[in-house]
Amino acid sequence: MAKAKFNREEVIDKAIDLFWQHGYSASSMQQVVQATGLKPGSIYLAFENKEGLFREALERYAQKSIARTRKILDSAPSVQAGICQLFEDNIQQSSKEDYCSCFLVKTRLELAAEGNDLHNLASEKLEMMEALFASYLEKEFTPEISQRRATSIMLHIFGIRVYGYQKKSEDRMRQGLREGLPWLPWP
Amino acid sequence: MAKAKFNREEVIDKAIDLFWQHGYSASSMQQVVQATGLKPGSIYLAFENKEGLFREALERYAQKSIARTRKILDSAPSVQAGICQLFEDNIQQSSKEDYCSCFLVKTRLELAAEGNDLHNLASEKLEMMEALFASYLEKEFTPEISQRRATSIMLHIFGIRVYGYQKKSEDRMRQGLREGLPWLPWP
DNA sequence: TAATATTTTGAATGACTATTCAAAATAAAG
DNA sequence: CTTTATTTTGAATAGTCATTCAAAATATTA
Repeated sequence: MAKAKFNREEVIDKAIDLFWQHGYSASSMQQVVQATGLKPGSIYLAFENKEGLFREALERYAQKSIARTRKILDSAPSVQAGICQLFEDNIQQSSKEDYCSCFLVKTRLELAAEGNDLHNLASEKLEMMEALFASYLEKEFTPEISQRRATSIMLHIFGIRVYGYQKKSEDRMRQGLREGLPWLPWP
Repeated sequence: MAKAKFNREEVIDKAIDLFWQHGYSASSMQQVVQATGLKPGSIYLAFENKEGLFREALERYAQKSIARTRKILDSAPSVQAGICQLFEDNIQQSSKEDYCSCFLVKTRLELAAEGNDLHNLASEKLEMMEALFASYLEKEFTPEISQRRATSIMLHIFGIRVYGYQKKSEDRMRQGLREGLPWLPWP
């Protein structure tokens, strides 16, 4: 009954859904088996273990996130306008019923024990995001201002990722962002 | 060999340490038994179950947090100066080797599934913190500005609680806070 | 087609999970 | 001291966990 090798990306996408929502510890390989339709042996042959699958899920999520950020920043009328759009997008996400913050942020907090590889991977990707913002801002500002504002953006993104669980908080968040990021061209 | 009833607050403090560091799912009752020296039966008689113990731990953490915030805001030369002091304090915490963010924030993110009681409790306490900041700010600003700035403060606190895992980021965070909260009297 | 290399199967393993409860120990009340 | 109410004990329960592996099925190569 065995079939051709399964579609790796599809399986990783299912793993993203599961791990993102429930976190590492609260997700079981049994749930992975259910979600993917694969048997344990296949999963372990392909990903070695739970940590291996989680790593690939996290990496794929990060890669998609960064690609999407670049796309929005590149297609916006200005870097600043693109950043506004990213924030508005984050706010929209948070108003969904099944909001689950950001996979990278959740992993950074959940697996924060000393030297945990997955925590380190999440942190590395988050630092890449900040560097990305800084490099875009350097088109418009000095390196010093760009760095400072990139950090400020990250603080606000993290803020939204936690604040966003509050119900009916969209307008509050928009006001808070205007207050903290007055140099952006809010609508 | 049975002794007098154990010291409830001491036990809850041990539970705070454990749950705060590892989260709900990654903490086992076996670890609670080890950390407290109590036997399972005693714990279950006193707290009903893991969730009950976690709830009391979270409540005690929140109560201490709010009390500490009030104390700093009350004893500072001004509300604004007190807020600066709170941020500097958060930054100092984040530079410790065993930093674990904020128990309320971690719980809000970990247990975010629909209608989870512990998630709701954490959220409720975090919203109380924002209300607390707003009420203090109303001594100095209009209600509208106070609300907006209280939200901005919460966004920055959440930001620090996530950003703080980055090594050697203290000065970056200070710069980011200055950028986003220019109305505070930074040193 | 035959031989070899991959991949899937899925029950089994042993460790760990939260929780229970009757018995024993202690404290409190009479 | 005696009786009653609390509290502690700690082994036991039933379930779930991540992981393994020999056998079967399929794909690939010769």
